[in-house]
Amino acid sequence: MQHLDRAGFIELYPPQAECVRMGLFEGRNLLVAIPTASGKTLVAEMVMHHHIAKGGKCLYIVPLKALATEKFEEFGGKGVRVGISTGDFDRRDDSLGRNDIIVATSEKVDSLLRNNTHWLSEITLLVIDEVHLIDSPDRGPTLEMVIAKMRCKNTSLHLIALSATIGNPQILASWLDASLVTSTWRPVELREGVFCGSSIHFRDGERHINMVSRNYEDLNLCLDTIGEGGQCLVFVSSRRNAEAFAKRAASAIKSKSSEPGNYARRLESLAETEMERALALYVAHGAAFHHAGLRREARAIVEEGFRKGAIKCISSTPTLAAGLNLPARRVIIRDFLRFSAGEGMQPIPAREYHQMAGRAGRPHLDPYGEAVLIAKEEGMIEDLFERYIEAPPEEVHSRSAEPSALYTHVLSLIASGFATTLGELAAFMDQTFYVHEHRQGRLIQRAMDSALAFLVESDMVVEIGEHVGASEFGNLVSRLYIDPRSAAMIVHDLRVCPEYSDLGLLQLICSTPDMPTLYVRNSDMGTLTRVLDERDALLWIPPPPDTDEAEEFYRSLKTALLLSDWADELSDTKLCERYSVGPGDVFGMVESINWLLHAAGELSRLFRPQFRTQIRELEICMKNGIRRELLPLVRLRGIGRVRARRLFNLGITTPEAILAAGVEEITRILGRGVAEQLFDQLMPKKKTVGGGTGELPEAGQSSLQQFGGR
DNA sequence: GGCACAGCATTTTAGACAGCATGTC
DNA sequence: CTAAAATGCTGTGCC
Repeated sequence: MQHLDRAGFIELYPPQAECVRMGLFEGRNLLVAIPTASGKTLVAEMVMHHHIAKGGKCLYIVPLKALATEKFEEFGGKGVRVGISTGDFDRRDDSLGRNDIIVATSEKVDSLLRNNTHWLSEITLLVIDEVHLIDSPDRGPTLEMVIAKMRCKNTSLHLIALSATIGNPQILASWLDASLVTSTWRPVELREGVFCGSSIHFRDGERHINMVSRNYEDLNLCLDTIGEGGQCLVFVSSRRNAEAFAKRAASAIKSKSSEPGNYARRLESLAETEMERALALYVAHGAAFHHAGLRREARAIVEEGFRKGAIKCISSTPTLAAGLNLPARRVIIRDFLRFSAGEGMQPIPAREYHQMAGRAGRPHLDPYGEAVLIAKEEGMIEDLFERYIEAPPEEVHSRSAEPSALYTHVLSLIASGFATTLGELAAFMDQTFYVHEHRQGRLIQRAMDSALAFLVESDMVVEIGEHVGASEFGNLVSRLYIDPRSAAMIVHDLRVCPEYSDLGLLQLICSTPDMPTLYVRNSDMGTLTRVLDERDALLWIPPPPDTDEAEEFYRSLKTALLLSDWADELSDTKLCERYSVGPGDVFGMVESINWLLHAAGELSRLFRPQFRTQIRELEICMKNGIRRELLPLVRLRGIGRVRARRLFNLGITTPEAILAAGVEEITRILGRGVAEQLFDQLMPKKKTVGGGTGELPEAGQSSLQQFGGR
């Protein structure tokens, strides 16, 4: 890795040197729009170290949790204190501020801003990675607001924005008051071409490929690279395609070395579904697939196996396109069409192609990188060249005028004190990229008015003349970081429904715009209508008479049923089979419902306190994947869903019963270490004589009220 | 009557941010 | 109001 030299900056890549020339160290804001893998991270690192040396503090914003982890590890261990803050990890907010560099996702920063995190005003340098994502319809507005809020909070903030190459960098740069650095330079030569027939067509010639497999052209492309001693990344459009390709590749590679064995074994021992066992099998042969149905551990093993060279080929959905830095000698973009709801098969954007193609060629390891598209017929070759390889980079535009984006951001601006009057609200919006782009923001003004009207009507915001302020409800919603529309839905049904039901609450939350829902298959309808019939009394939302809305209704119902089964201790294997999803999907669903269940619990405190305890209980059940009967047991440290179930089935259903059973019995069931830990908890310090039903220390009190506290 | 299979109809389709408070097998 | 591929279904032909 290159390093900053006292005497000057030797061995900088040309775009990096350009950044220095443009005033990187003089506090100039910079928009660095250069290709993937051309050294953006080092630019950020150099300027961060510069700030730290002057006593400054840096915030590094990334779009993905996986990216946050990667950067956190990359920045650490160089004499600086690095912290990470995402929905997954949090180094306790106050101590987080003690770090020199904090890596966080954009949503997390927004959340920290809403919760008045004091150290945010100490930030002197803001680095925004992948700033072109400001163009993303669902998450772009958040990034835009975070940038605007941070600049509003600290007017002398130094800003470094890193971006893929984009078509209109000037306007983004001028919004950021930044100088622009662009370049097409890459550290490894990148050759881009289209495969057709039996050769790859480049602009300056052709490259013949040995056709080993008659039936599968794409496989030949892959085997060619492996035969040459390289690795191959294949991007496809669906999970099924990814799995099918890996299967074919595995049988074709027939890896001779036993190198992948270790990874295959690790995957095998993790496997709980057919899909995961298949993966382990393919990996044993040096091939793998990668998609979001896999749990994170499995994905991590695949990534590591590839990085270490044991896995020769990964076929992947877009999971790998945007996320980690995982370069390969040859990248095959096999499917350039992808299904999009309501629009059929759509060509992927050129930027996404470039992102995938940019993965080709590992610096210092590969002699070159090759990105290959596949054409079905000769006539398509030219089209693919024009559409992708030679396509000008796409422009980015603000998405903040999307009405659905503004509910949460208008509320947040009012609740966190960025605006106390309508005038201040408008003035703040004038600082957004949207208004910068459009001069006057008629569209955004209209969207804001309707968002504000909604917030006032649902009692989250109070409007008195020119003044606006958030109610207690509004403040809570802003801090919980949920969509105000979700909050309004939850509160409405919480108030209206006659009596509490787990399934009803899950159904309600799953109907919320914050909750991702499962796809409803035709074959699911039988089960769903039966549930509708049999458990009708438990549901909070009736089926819509209108068939247009029916799909959404059934999607949320199906999702609620999955989560209900999860909390009914159905095994991962069964769950995945019944709902035809992967373990990774289940994890994602559970993660989302836990977040929203927590929010629902907080909201119930304000609007239906009688439900509070039951919601808290469901939250704990959902977190652990357990039935209510195990609640007293999982409260103990060292007891999770498995151990609690084992104890319960042996008749030991409470902490009192554990004491009564005695150390020997528990040791027999759970092993020595766990048993000792349990009795330490239940009998602090002094030994209770005789065990039995004697009174318990407070920690052991088992009753439902312990979950209802506060 | 039972089975194999051609040919047509139907089904299905990527990803991943957020709260809270720390420890499962 | 899009497309490709896998799966499901029906009907035919054969033994």
